[in-house]
Amino acid sequence: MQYQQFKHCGLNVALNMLSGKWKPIILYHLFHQQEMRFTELWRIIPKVAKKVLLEHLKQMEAHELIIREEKHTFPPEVYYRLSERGKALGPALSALELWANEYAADEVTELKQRKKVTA
Amino acid sequence: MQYQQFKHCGLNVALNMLSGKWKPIILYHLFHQQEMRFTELWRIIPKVAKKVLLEHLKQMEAHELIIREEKHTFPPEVYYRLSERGKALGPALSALELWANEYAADEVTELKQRKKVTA
DNA sequence: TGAACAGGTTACCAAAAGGTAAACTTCTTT
DNA sequence: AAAGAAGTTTACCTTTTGGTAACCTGTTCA
Repeated sequence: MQYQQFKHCGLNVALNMLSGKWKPIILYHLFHQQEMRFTELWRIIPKVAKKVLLEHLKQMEAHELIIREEKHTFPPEVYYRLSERGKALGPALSALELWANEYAADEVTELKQRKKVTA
Repeated sequence: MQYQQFKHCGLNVALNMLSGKWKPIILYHLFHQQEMRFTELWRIIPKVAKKVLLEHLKQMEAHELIIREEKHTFPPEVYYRLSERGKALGPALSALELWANEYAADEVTELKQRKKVTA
């Protein structure tokens, strides 16, 4: 067997930073759109509570995955975008996505259908 | 930017299957040792409660990441090993590990030190 | 007879994660 | 003066996750 080159320390650190119900979607959008405003994210993500979205963004900022930029215009505008550290996650996230589609395709399509039904 | 080839559905499925306090360690040991008995895992992982370890193993079995094999000897022996789906996670886990060591090295070493101190 | 062992269950509890709804701030627009 | 907008905070509640400790099952061995 190859691919045994992981220890659980690094893995734990990475998974901790990714754990949170809405973080995959947040990352997804930031990877595809460069930068987004708070309300834009809030509107685009199905049913997050403002408070929860904010908590997630704060955590991700604390983990230095994203960068928060506040423009002191009025009404204030706050932009979020990926940091270098965040961008560097790309390959790993692609690898997970690839695995899900190759080896857990049933669960993926199941999830998509559940979303169609409920949304 | 490259590496944008992920949607959040597959990513969600993958991260859900990996979420659980002790799953990284469990995977780590199964990747390195082929198969392990329940008690062996229980003893090797610092401070898991039997109940919790069992819950994690059951979830992973339900997700078809691992395979449970019971031998009806006495005292009974139960072996856990990776399924094909589980083994296929290797590259993605390596990628996460790699990322953690390259881009979040400080958190990784911090975690290692905390373990030394408390264990 | 009864302790010991491996794997598992039960009842019960504490902490963390996620959610709802309302209010606050600071300015602009009407 | 009143209403509105963007981002944030507060108080409160429910669900999920992780944890403790005792107990059960069958067989082997002293």
